[in-house]
Amino acid sequence: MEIPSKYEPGKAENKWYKYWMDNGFFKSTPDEREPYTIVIPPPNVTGVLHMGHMLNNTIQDVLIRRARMLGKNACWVPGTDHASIATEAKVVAKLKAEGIEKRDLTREKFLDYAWEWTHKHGGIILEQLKRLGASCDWDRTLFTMDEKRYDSVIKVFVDLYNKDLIYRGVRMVNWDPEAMTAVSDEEVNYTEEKSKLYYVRYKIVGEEGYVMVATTRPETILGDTAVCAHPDDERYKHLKGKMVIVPMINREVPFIFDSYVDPEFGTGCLKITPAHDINDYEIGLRHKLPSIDVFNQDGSMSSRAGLFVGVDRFKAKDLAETELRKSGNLVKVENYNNKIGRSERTNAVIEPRLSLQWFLKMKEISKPALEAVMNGDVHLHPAKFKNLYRYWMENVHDWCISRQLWWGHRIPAWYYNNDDFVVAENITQALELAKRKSGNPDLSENDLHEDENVLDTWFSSWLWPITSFDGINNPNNEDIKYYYPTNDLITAPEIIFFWVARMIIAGYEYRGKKPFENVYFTGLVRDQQRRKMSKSLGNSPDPIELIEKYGADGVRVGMLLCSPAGNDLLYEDSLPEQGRNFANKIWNAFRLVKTWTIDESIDQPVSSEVAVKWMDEILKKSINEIDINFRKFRISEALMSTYKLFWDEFSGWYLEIIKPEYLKPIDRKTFKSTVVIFDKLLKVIHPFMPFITEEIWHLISERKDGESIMVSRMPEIKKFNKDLVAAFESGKEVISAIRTVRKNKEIPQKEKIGLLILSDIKDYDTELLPVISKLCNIEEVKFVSEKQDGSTSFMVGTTEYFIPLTGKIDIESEIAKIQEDLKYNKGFLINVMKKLNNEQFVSNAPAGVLNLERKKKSDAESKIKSLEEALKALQK
RNA sequence: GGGGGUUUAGCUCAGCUGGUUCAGAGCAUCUGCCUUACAAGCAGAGGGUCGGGGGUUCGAAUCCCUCAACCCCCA
Repeated sequence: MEIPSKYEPGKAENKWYKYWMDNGFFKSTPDEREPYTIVIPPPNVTGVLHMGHMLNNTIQDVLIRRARMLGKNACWVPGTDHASIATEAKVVAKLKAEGIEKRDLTREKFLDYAWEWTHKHGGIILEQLKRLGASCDWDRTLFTMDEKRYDSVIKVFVDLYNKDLIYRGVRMVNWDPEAMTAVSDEEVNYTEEKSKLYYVRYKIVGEEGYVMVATTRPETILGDTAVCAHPDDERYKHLKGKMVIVPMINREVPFIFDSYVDPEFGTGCLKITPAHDINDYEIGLRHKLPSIDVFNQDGSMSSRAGLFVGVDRFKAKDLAETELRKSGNLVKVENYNNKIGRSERTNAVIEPRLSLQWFLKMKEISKPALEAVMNGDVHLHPAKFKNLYRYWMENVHDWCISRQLWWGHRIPAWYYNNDDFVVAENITQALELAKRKSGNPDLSENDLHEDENVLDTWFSSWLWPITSFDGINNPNNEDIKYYYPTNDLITAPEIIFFWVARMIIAGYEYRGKKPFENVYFTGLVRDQQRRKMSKSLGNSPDPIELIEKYGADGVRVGMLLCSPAGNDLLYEDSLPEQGRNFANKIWNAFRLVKTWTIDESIDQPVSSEVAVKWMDEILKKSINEIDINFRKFRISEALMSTYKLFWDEFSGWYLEIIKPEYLKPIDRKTFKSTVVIFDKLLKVIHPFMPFITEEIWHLISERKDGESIMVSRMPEIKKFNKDLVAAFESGKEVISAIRTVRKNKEIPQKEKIGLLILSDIKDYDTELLPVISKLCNIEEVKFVSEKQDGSTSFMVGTTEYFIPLTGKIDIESEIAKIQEDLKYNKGFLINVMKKLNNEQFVSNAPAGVLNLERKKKSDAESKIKSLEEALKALQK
């Protein structure tokens, strides 16, 4: 049967993924083996697969497949995140497009729509991950809002409340007027934007004249409750104790002094709007100022503003400008750039707003988590993130955990009377509590009103490693005892605080143990201009199309080759192309081996025997390197070792040595060894390229139904023979040198040549000679005791080699070549001598270094000697 | 404004606690080859005063200081 010369990934991928699923190879249940566990960073339920997921999940799959082949009980738990604000925003937008406004819906009706959306889109990413080869235990697929996860979150909230770690308080929060919810500091992006600086005058009460204030937000003037200057500012000292009149609404407010004010900025005089600026709010607290909230939840002007009521805040800004101009209180307007915060989700300009929110006290609860990373209980890779982590944890703020949304875990607090409330897992328990607390046994469920808010999404995902095994509801179940703590977490550095730190905190709080051993931070996938890949820029390739074009194996290799831990990956098509080429290389090596026929009557050639011996050693050496790289999470380097092992050592050297002449049979011994070696290579490659390795593994030997490379054992780590590897390396150099001679002298490979070695045969390691002879088509190797005329020469190490070349010697170029060599070696010797003549060096350098220098010296001297002799002979 | 990181071949990166032939890899480039496993290939080659300056040391890409550029985080 003819095997195509190009590997076709498509068919193999579908076939083997189905085979793995049908045989249940991805499944894991607790047993006596050592567990190896990864929980997936749950992608947004509404998302689609992007390049970041591809990178992240490739790494997870490589680790999980490798662990499985190392004999561990590997369990990769998949799942999705409800992503409350992102999903709610999408559902709202979708309904809007259908002419339905969220505010016209009941909470229940809205949630029906949201669930419908979730069921429709929820599985997309996970299905796409299958195309990549992800070996998740799909039977364990989770959702942050499925029943068990939901209950866990509620339980934890109640528990933390009862431990007095959760409280309710008024805070300045980042308000997203579009989503009508508070968002966390981390969800606000600040960028420099063009705006205007308005210079507005405020009339001073009881005297002639005005003070001038510079502001970027004239619409908030309506909420002003003071005007403020720096206490040392001479310009304003006379205003102590005075009142000023707020323009437009003519409210009298005090003129105050606070050292927060920067006298250099604007006029050195600041209007204070405690309800709408975090700094003003703090000044307000210090000076006991009232705060007037002039905005509604949707960013329109509230009735408290007294003017422009119901008008959107941006419109109100224009109206305020007109109004101020009309009254002559607007002195001038300057163009001005300032940092504007926008919501990561809706891109709406964030409004600092006072509101009643739920908070988690972070200071005490986060201590074990800080400790764990600092003392190395939890390893961050690369370790440079430790600093960042420490900085954040040492300055940790209370976590605002409430969101004014419907999609999410509803805060389990029930209000009664006016502002009294109880926190409980359900309404029945809440009622009991409320009766007790109020002393009113007649309270009924109808008197209770459940909190309208939901919890921040991260308040469910911070429990993920625990809830993945139902460890909150059922803290002593077999799964949690077996799989927790998990081993490795693969994620992006941008969520080190949102997620990673909080999981560690929750881990210690709820299991008394870290949630994972290692955290590996991948980089961001960027395009060639270093721009982050995003839908809006349209600079991201479609992962599924890539898989179709280059094969899943090719894409996986492409993603990994260029992404050392923590470094950004600059994507270009040449990456998966390189991966595809590698797959093709493997395919063709297989094709070669497959065509051979065995002839029982031939003995194994000595060259093949040597090659097999060497290949065994180089395999062991690479397996060692790969293991070390994996331990250090240097996955791209582990792949590179694998790549070179297969491409250079196996295909470039080994196969070339053992390859019989065209259509000639091979001896059984060599063939058998080759199949064994190939088998080992496939296993080493498998975690990186699961599909092609499975395909070839089944084609290269008879396999029973239900067998698979993915559940086979990785070749063991063994010591390798350094001497043999080194000897082979110098053999390669000889071969390379002979090839160069052939090329320079234009001697075709088919033409046999001779090789003379200036050495006593007793002093020469002859083991590699059969290999050299085969690859270089050498007719005869002879040992000689003096330099040869009519030959070209080269040196490898300290041994000189000659190739007789009747009539092909160009004396001039030979001389030039030797002179160049001589020059190099003499210069080198001078450098070495400089060191050795330096008394300080000789007395201070360690013995090893010294001996090395001495060896360098003698080697260089002997080389120079023989080069000089050769030169003399030629110049005769 | 505060903190952190990065700066090594055209590109992306290795280079551990300073010391193996005056710095390595992959990709890209250039030169030969369609040599019956593979042109998605083979055989070769070129390319870096390790961001600049200063210092410590017998010896620095590696340690210290300083300047510069870029990136990230926090305010």
